[in-house]
Amino acid sequence: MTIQDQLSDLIHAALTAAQGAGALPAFDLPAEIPIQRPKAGYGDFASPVAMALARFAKQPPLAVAQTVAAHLPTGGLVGKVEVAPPGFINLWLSANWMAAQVERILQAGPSFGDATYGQGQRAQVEFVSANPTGPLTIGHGRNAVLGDSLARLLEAVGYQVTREYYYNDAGRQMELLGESVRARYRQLLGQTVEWSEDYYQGEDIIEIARELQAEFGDTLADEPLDRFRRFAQEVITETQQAALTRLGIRFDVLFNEHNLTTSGEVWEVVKGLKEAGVAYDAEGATWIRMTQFGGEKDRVLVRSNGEPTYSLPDIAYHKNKFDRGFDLMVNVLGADHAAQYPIVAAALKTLGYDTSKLHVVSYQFVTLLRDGQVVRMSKRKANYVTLNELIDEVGPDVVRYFLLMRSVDTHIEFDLNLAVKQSDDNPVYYVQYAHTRIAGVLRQAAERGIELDPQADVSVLSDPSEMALIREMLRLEEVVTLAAKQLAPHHLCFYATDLATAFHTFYDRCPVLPPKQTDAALTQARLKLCAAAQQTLARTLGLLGVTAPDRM
RNA sequence: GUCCCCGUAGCUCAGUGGAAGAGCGUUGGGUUGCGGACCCAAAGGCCGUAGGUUCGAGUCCUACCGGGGAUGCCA
Repeated sequence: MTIQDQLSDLIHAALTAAQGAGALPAFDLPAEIPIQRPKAGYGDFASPVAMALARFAKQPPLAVAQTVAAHLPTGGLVGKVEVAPPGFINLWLSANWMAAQVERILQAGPSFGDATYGQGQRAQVEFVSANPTGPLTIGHGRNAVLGDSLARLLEAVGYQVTREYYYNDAGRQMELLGESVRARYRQLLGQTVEWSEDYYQGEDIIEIARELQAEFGDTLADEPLDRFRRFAQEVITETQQAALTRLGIRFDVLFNEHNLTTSGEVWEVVKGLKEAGVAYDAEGATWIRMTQFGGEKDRVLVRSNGEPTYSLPDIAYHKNKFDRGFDLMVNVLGADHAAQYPIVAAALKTLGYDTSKLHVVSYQFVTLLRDGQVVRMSKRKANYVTLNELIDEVGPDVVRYFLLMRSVDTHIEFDLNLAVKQSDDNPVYYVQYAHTRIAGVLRQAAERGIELDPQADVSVLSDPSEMALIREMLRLEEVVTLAAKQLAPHHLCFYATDLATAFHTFYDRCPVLPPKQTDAALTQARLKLCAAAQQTLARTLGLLGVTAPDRM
C-alpha cells in the first residue's frame, strides 16, 4: 500500500470518527480521499478534501479541515497535522517513521519503487517498426528509447511485457531499394545507368554496392533485382539492430507484415468490415467508410490493382495483437504516422474489439542542433545524421537521457554542443555523478577498514538533508506509477535530477566517514542511507536504460 | 479548409481541477579535497488573448492569435 493510500485511509477514518462524534453531520464520504504533494513548506502531503465536502457538511471548508485534523490519529506515519486556508489539511511524516524507511528500502532491494497494479496482466509494446530501407535516424532513436523505457516501466508495475518490432520487407519501397543498390553497383562497374529521382541517395547505398563489388566483383551485373534487394536488406537490418543494441534495446518479436497477407488475415479483415457495412467496393478499389467515424473522407484499403494499402495490414496486425490476448497494447508512433491511427481504431471497433486497451504514444519531431544550426534529416537525401553517428558522438547514455527527458508532446531540439559537454549543464552527468559519489564513499569506507554493520540503527538520522533525501526516495513508486499510467517516461528524468539534488545536498552537509565524521554510529547509519540512495538512483536510471557508473 | 501538438521566468522546459516550479543564464556566497562533474542564496511570471464551467482553472469547454506537424489507390 502506498503512503498516499495509507494517508487516504487515515483521513477517511478521521471523517468517520468525526461523524460518529457528531462533529460533522452524516453524509456519504468519497471512497478515495484525494492526497496531493503540496508546495514547499506545507508538509509532505496534503488533502483538499475539506473544500469538496464543505457543502455537504454545511460548514466552511476551514472548519471541516480543523475537525478532520482533530480526529486524525498522530503517531506512527503522521508526525504533524496543520490546517491552512482555504481548507487544506497538511500532513508531515514523522522523522522516526522516515528514518525507519531506510531499512525498508534496503530490504526491498532493486524492486523498491515497483508497483503491482499490472500484476497478472500482459502488455505489448510495439516500437521502432522501421522498414529496412536505411539507417535509423534520430527520430527512430526517440521512438526506440521511448518504447524501451515504457516497456521497462510497465514491467516495474507488474505487467508481463512483450517488446515487438513490426516491419515490411516487401513492396514498392523495397523494390526501389534494390534498384538503387543495383544502379550504384553498375555505376561502380563503370556502366552508365539511368538514375531515377525516386532512388535512395544515401551514402549507405553506395557503401552496400561497394561491399557487393568487393565480395562478388562484376559477376552480379545481370543478377535479378531480388538479389540486390535481399543483400541490401541484410546489411541495413544489421546496421539498424546494431544501433538499437548499443542503446540496450532488444525485441521479443520481430513481426513481418508479409505474414498477414500469406495467412489471409488481411482478407478476413476486409470480409469482416464489408459484413459490417463499413467497407465497400467502388472505382475498382475497396474503401473504408471513415466519414462514418468523423473522418474527412473515405480511405482506400485495397487498391484497384488488388494490392492492399498500408492501412489494411496495419489493421490486421492490430487485430492479431488483440487475438493474442494482451490486456494492454502500446504503439509508439511519430506524429507524422499518427494520422493513420483513426483508421485502425475505427476498423477494430467495427470488428468488435475493445480499443480502450490500445494506446498510441505519439511523439513530436526531433531536430538536431550543431553550433546553433539545424542539421536537417531527410531519408532519401544523403544529408542526415544517423542514430549510430549520434551515439558515436555523445554515447548511449546521453542519447537516451536527452530523448527521454522531454514530454512526448514537445518538439526536441537535440543540442549536440550541450550533449557533448561533460559538465554542469548536462543533466545526465549530474545524476550519474550522484551515483558515482556514493560508490566513492562506499569504496572509501572499505579502504579505511570500516565494516558495514547490518544492525546499525538508522533512527539516529535526523538532519533536514537526510530527511529530504529519504523523502525523495519514497517518491519513487509514485513516480513510476505516474509515468507508467501516463505512458510518460520523462517524469523519471525530472525525478532523477530531484533525487540527485537531494543526495548532493546531503553529501555537502553530512560527512559520512572519519575523520570528518567522528560519531561511529552516525557513520554506520549514513552508510545505510548512502546504500539506499545508491540503489534508488540505480533503479531510476535503470528504468531509463541509462547506466549507473561507479566511476566517471 | 479540416485534424493533431505546442504557447508558463531572458533561454530550454516540468506542472495528476486545489497554495505558480526546475535547469541553464545573470548576480552574490561556500572547499586546509568522504572526487567541486558539487552546494547555498537572490533577482526574474497579467501561465498567448477573450469568454465559459467550477467552491476553486496554468490544467476542463468555446472562439480567436502565434509557431510546428498531418492531411496519397506512399510507408
